[in-house]
Amino acid sequence: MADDKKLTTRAADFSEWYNELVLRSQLADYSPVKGSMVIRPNGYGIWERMQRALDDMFKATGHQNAYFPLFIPESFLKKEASHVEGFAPEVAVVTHGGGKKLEEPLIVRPTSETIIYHMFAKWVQSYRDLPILMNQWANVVRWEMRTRLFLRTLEFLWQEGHTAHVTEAEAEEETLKILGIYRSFMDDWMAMPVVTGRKTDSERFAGALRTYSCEAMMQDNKALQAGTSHNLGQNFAKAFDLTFQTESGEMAHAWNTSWGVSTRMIGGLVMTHGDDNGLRIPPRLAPIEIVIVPIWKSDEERGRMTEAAMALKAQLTDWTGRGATDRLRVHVDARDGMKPGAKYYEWELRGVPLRFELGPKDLEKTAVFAARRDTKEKQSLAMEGLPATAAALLERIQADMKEAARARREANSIREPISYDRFKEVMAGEGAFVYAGWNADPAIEARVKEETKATIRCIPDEEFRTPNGPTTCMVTGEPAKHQVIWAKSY
RNA sequence: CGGGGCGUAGCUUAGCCCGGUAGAGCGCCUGCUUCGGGAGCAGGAGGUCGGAGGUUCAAAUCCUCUCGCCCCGACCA
Repeated sequence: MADDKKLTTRAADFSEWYNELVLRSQLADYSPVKGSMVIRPNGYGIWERMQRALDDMFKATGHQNAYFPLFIPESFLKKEASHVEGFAPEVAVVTHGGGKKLEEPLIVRPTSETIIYHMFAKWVQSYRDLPILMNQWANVVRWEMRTRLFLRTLEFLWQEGHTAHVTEAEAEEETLKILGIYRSFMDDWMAMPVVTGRKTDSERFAGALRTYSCEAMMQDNKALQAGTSHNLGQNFAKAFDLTFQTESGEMAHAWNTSWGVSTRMIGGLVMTHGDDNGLRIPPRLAPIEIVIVPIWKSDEERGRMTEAAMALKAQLTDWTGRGATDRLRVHVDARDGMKPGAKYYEWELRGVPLRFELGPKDLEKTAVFAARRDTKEKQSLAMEGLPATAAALLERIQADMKEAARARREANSIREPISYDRFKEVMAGEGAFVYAGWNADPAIEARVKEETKATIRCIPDEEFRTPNGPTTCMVTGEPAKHQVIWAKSY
């Protein structure tokens, strides 16, 4: 109900809560084309901060940005067998242009491996041309049947990294390095702790040797795959003749990796941190970190308080304690005709991490009244040294949000031995991340999916595994080959 | 593509069964009074009732067709 003052609660209907929150906090809106969406400034502002943080990390590890075109010859997709199979059903095809039927249809990229490795093949002759470490920020199109705002839309924004290496070991190292970058971004910027691990064959990217992913737990205990990193082996190099001459003079195929994160992460942010009052944005990703609400009664007071609020904003934004380019991001809400309380609710809905209320009483005390979005805690803060106090508080909020999310995930994870019967009950009910043994048989994986809708999210990396974990397969009782995480997922 | 809902003002909708001048709440505009947790009063703007056809003196309402959207399942970041 768009004009009810309260959101549908998470407990009442998680899915409805999510939709209302996204629409009402103005992160996004439905577009006239079914399954596609408009990302509004509130949402795009978060994406821009995500981009900046990730882009810095890619650059710091030697990657360069480039841009490859949206249209790809249809024949390219068909060159790598498993890749076609994986993507064919969801590819949009352009058959006409300039009023004429095209000789060869063009596909709208669902991902750019084919065009990129085609071009790499043109650019690489020698081992001296390697590695190539490239990234692009782009939109891609996948014709999904079932769509959700941010989580699955026909078109979405992402970055896709593509690299080419001399050796398999180097490609594997790159794949894992990026997985680590994704993980630290999600942990430290999104305050969304993730489990990293390797995908099973059935969940592997079409055309990859190995796929690794970051898996986050949403508040309905379902998993969200938030980022993937693939070791492509020589599959694409062989399909696109990406060869080079080695130091010893022989010809060899390059080893490739590809990796991506998308605007889907914004959906993850919502479902990790949102509450029944709206969004909660971790400070490092918040386009606005602090909103100042001046409070007045008379017109005279209004002028005085607005002026004081602007002065306070200047005090905060002039501060260079976080570095000259990383200023506090502050907004003053001086709108007239709206009561302070109404403003509080609105900024809470929009997820701004910190609110400063500034009225005559505060001014007398040379203080502001501060309210945290995450915990709702309130306290008076002295103007003296306020920028540093605020910055410290924001860091505290960031850390607390991450820890709260991590604690919630662990509280909803099952690491004790579990019977398959009990597992079915859990998946039919509240859901969980279930750490269990698996005999590595794809048929068992398929059967569990069929019977419970849960899938193996990943074979978790060492540090996430349950120590002295299960040694037998949850379903068959046979010796386990892997410890895996089962969960329902988005 | 199957199943289920729904299209009436920017949003949420009443009216439809039983045809007879299209209503409300919220939002928006103007003014006054308000303003430390979702303001009050007064005035005002805004609708070819998703579209096409039909029945009828008369259609939001009945009939036929059509388009679109949302939700639930099979595929996926």
